[in-house]
Amino acid sequence: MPGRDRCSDRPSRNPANRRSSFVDSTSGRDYDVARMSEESPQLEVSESELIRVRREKLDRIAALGFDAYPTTADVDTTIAEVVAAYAGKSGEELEAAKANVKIAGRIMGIRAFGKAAFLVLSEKTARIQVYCRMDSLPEREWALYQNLDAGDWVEVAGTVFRTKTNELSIKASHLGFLVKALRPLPSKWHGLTDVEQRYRQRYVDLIVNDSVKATFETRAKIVRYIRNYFDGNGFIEVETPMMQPIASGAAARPFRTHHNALDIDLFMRIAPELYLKRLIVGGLSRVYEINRNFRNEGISTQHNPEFTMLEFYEAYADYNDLIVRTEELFSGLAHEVLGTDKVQFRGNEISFARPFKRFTMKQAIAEFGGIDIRELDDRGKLESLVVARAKAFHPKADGTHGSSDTPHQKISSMNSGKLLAELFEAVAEHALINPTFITDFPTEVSPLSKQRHDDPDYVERFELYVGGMEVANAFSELNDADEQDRRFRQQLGERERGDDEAMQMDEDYVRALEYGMPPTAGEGIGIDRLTMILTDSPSIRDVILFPLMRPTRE
RNA sequence: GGGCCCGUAGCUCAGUGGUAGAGCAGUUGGCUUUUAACCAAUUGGUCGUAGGUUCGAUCCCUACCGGGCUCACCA
Repeated sequence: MPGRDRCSDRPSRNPANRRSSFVDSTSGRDYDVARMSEESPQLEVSESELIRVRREKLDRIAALGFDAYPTTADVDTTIAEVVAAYAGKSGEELEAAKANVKIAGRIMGIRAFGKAAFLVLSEKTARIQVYCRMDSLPEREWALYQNLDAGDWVEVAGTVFRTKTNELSIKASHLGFLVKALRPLPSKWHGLTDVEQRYRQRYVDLIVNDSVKATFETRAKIVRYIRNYFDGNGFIEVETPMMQPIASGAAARPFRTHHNALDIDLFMRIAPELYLKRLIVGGLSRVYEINRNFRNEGISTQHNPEFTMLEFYEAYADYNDLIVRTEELFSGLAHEVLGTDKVQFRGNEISFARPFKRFTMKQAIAEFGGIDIRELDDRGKLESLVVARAKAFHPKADGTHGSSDTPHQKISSMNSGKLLAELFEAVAEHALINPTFITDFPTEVSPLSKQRHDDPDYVERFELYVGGMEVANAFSELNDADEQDRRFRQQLGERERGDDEAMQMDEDYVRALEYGMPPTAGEGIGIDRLTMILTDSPSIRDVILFPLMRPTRE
């Protein structure tokens, strides 16, 4: 484990080392080998012994005349293509065909027999076995084989055949050297399970855990499908600022940064929303963006400080149109990625068959909370329900509370819409496993949404829940500049009452609306959570290549 | 930030108040169709860090570092 300042991560003092310094892969710092050795002569034994042996092998390989760091590899196909082309062929058919191939890959395992050996070569998620015989290779290349280790990269030329145990293999007539793995691979059988090392050193995780490669290939497939979908439906992909003078468009705490030349503070964006709608004002009509948002909040299995959102905006549409579009997108995506409507997620089967279920927020609270829906219209009853149901307001075990407010004061300072949303999250959210639209959000928690004409206390908005997580949020966009200004000011009031995540006023956005935004509906979809569901990953860190980790110290 | 749990060889894991073991990997020898190849021998560890208790700590206590789950916050 890299973070433990373990002696074995340190370089060897062995004079055979040709380098005077060495980059520790976990910290990126240069260590001076001689200095390290003086400071901690005891700390250099174990892994550096393994590394020293491999360095000596590399020296021997170089002495045999191989370039230690060649610039190219001589290949004419990939392992995956060889497997695809010949997996269906019998030994006799391969014998007759005598197909010659040139491949490259990383050695994942070596089974040696004295004057012959099997190498398992891996490239991406494909593997093939290579059979090397002393009498079938040039002498120099057999000597190369004798200095190879698991983890090294090699090129191989040879004929495709089947062994007598029927394993598709390549009989090597040429073995070439590409690069040495100076560090040993984790156990070939148990792989790498330590989650800390898996996230910190994802490169090792990718080498030994094929399912990780598969997860990120699926993620790429998801993003590609979404891009194709929107490109094919008349949307244009845009990129809007990640660094913003005002972080608005969502309720969240931002990261702060600074631009030196302008000497101004900036915020990393918490949402692209207000910029994308400026583009609708500008007449682009259908836009989408797939990019990172940054929120300076807690980390959990469902939250990473930077995460990827799809947001799209469609003129001349309302939130009902987006319900249809969302069902179309999700079910199409499930078929593309999984080949079926159904996916296993955390032991539950989830079906993306259309149509998805729907509840209003109040219906969902009544249904999953066992609460009489009429009580939700009574402020007093609503408060006591929140006190009873929302764990958020229970005092801590030590008798203190998270904020200076007592729980009851905090609740009494919240507006009724916020109370309703709190109650929904407490009783219903976790129960929404199959895709479910929740509609009829309170206006008070939806400062950018258009009100329902039949009831201005509620807005034309839905969120889509899957696997107990919110994965999409959409609404008919508020395009009344005066009303938007009023809503922003209401948010400022919430902020003054202690809600430090209330939305920031963006006056230029109001100004943009004054130029006229056509009727528009917009939606945000969390790509990471969607990927979790489609790959059955229990943590968001499993679908982010390099999740944020606390840096390790010396 | 709170609660619970974890940190022992390169990897995966046992283990004990008397300064540590296994499998795989590595090394050496044998083996020219194996499949976690096999057989034989063998190297490798200030048991996360720092204090404390103790005759003695890897084990018990405290703090710290890092991580996981969970609650809070949030998407």
